[in-house]
Amino acid sequence: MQSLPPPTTLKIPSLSSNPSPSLQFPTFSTNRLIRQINDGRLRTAISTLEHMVQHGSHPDLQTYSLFLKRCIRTRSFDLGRLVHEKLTQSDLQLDSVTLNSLISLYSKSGQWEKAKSIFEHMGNSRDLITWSAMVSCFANNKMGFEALHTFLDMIQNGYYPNEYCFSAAIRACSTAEFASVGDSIFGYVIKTGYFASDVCVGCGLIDMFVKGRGDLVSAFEVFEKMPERNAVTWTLMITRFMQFGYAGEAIDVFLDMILSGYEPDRFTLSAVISASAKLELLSLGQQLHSQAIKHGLTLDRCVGCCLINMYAKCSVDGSMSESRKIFYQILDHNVISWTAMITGYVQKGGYDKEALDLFRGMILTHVLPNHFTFSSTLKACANLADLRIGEQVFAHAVKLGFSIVNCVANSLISMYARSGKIDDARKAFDILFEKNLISYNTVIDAYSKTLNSEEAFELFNEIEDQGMGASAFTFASLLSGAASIGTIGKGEQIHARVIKSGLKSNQSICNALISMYSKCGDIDSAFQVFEDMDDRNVISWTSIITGFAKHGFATKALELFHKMLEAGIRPNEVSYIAVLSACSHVGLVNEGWKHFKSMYAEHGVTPRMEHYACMVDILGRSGSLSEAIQFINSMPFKADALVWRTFLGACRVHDNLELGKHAAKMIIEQEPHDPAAYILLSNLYASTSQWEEVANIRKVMKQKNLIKEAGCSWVEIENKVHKFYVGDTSHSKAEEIYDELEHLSSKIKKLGYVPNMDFVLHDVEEEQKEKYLFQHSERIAVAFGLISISKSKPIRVFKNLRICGDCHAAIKYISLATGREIIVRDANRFHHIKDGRCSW
DNA sequence: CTAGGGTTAG
Repeated sequence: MQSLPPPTTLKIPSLSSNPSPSLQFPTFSTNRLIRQINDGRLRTAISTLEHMVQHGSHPDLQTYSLFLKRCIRTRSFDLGRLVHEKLTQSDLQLDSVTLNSLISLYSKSGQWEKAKSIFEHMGNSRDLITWSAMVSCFANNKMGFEALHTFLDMIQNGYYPNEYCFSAAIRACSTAEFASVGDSIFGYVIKTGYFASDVCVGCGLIDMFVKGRGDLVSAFEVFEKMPERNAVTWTLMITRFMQFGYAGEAIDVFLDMILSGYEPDRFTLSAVISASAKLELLSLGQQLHSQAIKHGLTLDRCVGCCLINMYAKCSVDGSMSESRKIFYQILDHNVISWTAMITGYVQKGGYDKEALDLFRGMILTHVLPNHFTFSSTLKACANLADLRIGEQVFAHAVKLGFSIVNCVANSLISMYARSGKIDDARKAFDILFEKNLISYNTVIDAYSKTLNSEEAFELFNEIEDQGMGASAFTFASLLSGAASIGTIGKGEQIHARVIKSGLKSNQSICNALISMYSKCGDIDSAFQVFEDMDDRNVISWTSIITGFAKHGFATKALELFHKMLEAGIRPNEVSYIAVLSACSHVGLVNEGWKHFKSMYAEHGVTPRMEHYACMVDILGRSGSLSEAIQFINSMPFKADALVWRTFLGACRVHDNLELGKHAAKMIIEQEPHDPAAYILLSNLYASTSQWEEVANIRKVMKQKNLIKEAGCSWVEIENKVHKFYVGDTSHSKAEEIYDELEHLSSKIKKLGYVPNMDFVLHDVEEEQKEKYLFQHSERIAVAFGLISISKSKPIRVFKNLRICGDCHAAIKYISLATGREIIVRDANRFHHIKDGRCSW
């Protein structure tokens, strides 16, 4: 039996017994290094490596190679670069395996130049993997041409591409430019059988169709024909559907995936949670949340971001507590997770202060914001109307170089526009080097809202000149601008461009067209658009109902409301304002009550101030002033000025000075600086000839420096808007206009018109009064319309305030005397006046 | 040596 070796041989050699420690030390360290690499403790491994190198000993090439691969796999590129550095310092002769790893490292970290230089130095030692890695590198760095060139070069050098090369080459064809090359390669992979045998090739093909051509149909076909799929393939399809706006399809594919027995992972859940956020499917989102919990992914940053977004968009209670909870569970925050929470706050509405606090918190923790962050934060400043903070935030963006990124600059433009600083908005727009469609739309919308249709239209032309292609948003802004001024000529022009652009079936554009035609006085065309629509939503129905109600066709409005209910469309708050005002216009007290009572009971719409005002109008107009007062007193909240103004209007119609005075006081109490209330009270006194009281009110107004909004009327002739004030003589054709007025005056008096001096609110001589009446802006506009518009067309006049009662009567006579149709839009409604009669 | 992620302005 062999005896045991003497114990001394097992002794670890001491430094003193071994003069060359480096011979012993490295093996020991290399093993430790390998263990650290395999355990994924890469930072510790780097220290070990550095320590070894410092002692003049390098691990072997296999260990270096292992280290590199591990760095690539864990996407620790900066560590990978350190390993490369140490490798260069060693005397090791690099083999192709290591060099291939280095190409891959630089390919993935975006340093394609370095990868290329390694590739070029390799010369004859290149193998199939080297070529594949290089093709892949160019493809990853969006250099399709170079990738395909290398691919062909490889074939010419006698290599047969394998599945790796093919998937890289296919990825290189993911731009429209290389679509036909892609088709050839597609044919090639089918012939060689790689399509059937490799899932990565299939994934490449899916992206070739999606990214290169936006062709989701072909992509899905490829997906369905793949003989073999795994969780990554499923997730890719789900993600692409989601990213290209097909959230519903994404969810369908996900359900299929689950039914087919595949396990979703963080990527899958992220995509589907985003889809449920987009479609506002809270219960699906919640189910996915519990899936995430089941898979232990609640702390995952990526899933967390999607959940934050989903709860911000979908939670019904209006609170951000769910999103906030998720946010604080994430431990390793980065820009994206901070931004997701900031954006959630901003989109939810009402949390702009919290968003700004979070932005500050992010800066304090030294996380650098990106363009998304700035965009949302600026929006928060815009919501708070805080230009000072907004400009500070923007200055920060300038410092970090994000100020020229579109979404940041566009947020700045929007902030200025929404704060009424249209000139600053324009300046920010003008200095923006590369404007995109949203930049244009933002400024166009601002101009449309401030009734500057000239500028809006000019920018719209610029969009078309640059071949940018206006979007539904552009048209909707332009149309609402045209609607506010009532320029039907402009509106029709825009309609023509809508048709030319191929967007004529777009729902929001059609809705905007309905309101444009309706507000420009052409209810027939509005109805035409409505009837031609394939797909109507609650806004389409509400727009046309509002149109008919405002034009005095209440029966038609109510009929359409019933049709809407039959069509299964749920009415909203605005629908009920239209319905109730229709009832009030035709004096349908009972029907009004019926709708008011059923709006909440049957359709869950809680009446708000406007609805109460409509009811007050219904009751007041029918003469039940005391019932109206009772109704006001029974309201669940304090009646505001709108309600009292409505009531005051009824008091005026029914000549009830006492209740009217009470109403006026209530208005002035709530809006002490609104001149309109004083004017109403003054009118009430004037109509009962209490001139002393009228003078008193004027005096108070003067003391408070309240200036009544000047009444003005306008009419559009050949796309140009002509605006008139009372007694206006500034128009170039003023002489002709006044001749026409004179002429009309004598003509209608013969037909029986008697001027009603109640509407002259000055205490002046009767003859003088008549002259005032004839110089009201609406009458001047009508006269100008008569001499400028061809006889076959109706005259459409617009007034910023309510039409004067005497003018209303006079215009009825004018329509009789001239045989013309005159449509007047005042602050409240449309008057279709024809053959001496008004639609009201 | 190959395939899938999150946040964005009107």
